[in-house]
Amino acid sequence: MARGRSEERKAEIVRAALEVIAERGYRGASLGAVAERVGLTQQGLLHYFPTKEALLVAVLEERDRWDTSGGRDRERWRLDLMESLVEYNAMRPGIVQTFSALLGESVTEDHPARAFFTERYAQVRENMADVLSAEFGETLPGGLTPERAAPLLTAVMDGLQFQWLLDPDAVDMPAAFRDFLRLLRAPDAAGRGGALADSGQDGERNGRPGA
Amino acid sequence: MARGRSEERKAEIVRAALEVIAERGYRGASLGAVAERVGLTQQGLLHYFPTKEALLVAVLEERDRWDTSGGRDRERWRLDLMESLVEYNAMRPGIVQTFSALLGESVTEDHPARAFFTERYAQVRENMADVLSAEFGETLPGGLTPERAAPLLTAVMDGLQFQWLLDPDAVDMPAAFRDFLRLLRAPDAAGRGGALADSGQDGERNGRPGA
DNA sequence: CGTAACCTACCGATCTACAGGTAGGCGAGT
DNA sequence: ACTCGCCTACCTGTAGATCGGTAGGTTACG
Repeated sequence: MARGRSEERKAEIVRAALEVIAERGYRGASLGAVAERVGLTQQGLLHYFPTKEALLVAVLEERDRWDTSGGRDRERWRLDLMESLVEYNAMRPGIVQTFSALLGESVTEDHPARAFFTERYAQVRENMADVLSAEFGETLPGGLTPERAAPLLTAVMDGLQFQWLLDPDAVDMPAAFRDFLRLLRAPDAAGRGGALADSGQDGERNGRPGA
Repeated sequence: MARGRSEERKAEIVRAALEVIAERGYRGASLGAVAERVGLTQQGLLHYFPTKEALLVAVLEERDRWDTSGGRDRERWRLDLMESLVEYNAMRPGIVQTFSALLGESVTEDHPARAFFTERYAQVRENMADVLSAEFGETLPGGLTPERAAPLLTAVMDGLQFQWLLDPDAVDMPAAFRDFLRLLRAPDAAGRGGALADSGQDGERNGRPGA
């Protein structure tokens, strides 16, 4: 019966770590603060994760689990699923904040999350390219290819997250993301006719309440 | 002759601070490390900037100076100037890294740079909207308005910076940015004909050397 | 049954390292 | 003489990590 008890506790700690990192970043997050949240002392926490970095690794693995839902899963995403993902994210500022903070820190020298993000983005770009090519074939507006549009799609998601985190009232993240998709779906008169791009657009309210 | 000597030293310190922040972020940057770089002790540095936060403020002001070149300057930018800006940035990874790291940290609670970035992005979005509307009028591909495209343009710039910092060989930031502009300039068959969008495209090499 | 051996889950004390900041002083230029 | 530029000395706080221990729970076995 003691079996799995430890794993459970670890998961609890990881959850707390996510919170603390969201609030203070990785460098600013102290083991003591995390420990306190689960009713442990700092030393008690170190019993489960021998170093601070080990805890971070667990946090990153946790993300891989629910975000890419199983890593490089073979089932391909579709653009409308990404729309849902953005909407989902918009309801979980905490999670978004955690990983935006980590992303920001990771560009720093010798940051323990750097390799993780580098590899992750390479993989995300590939996924995005697959999604785009499944949706549009090889021809996108402006003469772009899926491979060239992939970094843009990725960039928009991340960039919007920062703007949204800084001022949620000024940026309607899901709406803005849909706007970007509209850009991709817009039939391009100069190139060729949109391959299989439909034009079934949803009724859209404006995405700029503030400012 | 001692006049201005102090200001000069301060500028030197701010430059060093930019470097250190790029390497370790704001939280990870120690006054001692900055001081060492200009041949001072930590306390010597505190003579010029009484607190760490004061130094950060100076760093942020410095950015406002050369990036928006004088703050909310009346002279409007144009899209091709932003293209140049991105190219310019691509040659200065240090600066980009500094402010990407700060941006990432700033979404954290009680971060001293948070207000700065919040206000800054509101202003940038406005500028972007102005630029877009000067370039395209009120009609963009996909039925977007300048106000709705502005957050996207901003997001793309930031998002690309992160991807590029993490793996400069995998992402050709300037080329990717031009790709996005192409998306904006692509004549939209569904909407109206592109307002004043020319279609003079530059010869473009592909922007994905790695992966 | 009982007890020795061992493991898990922690906590208290303590070490080392910086970190930011204060107080006061000293030398040099004006 | 006085201020400016900078340093030495020092204080306080905090962080990650190690060490040693304790309490409770098995398991092995005589």
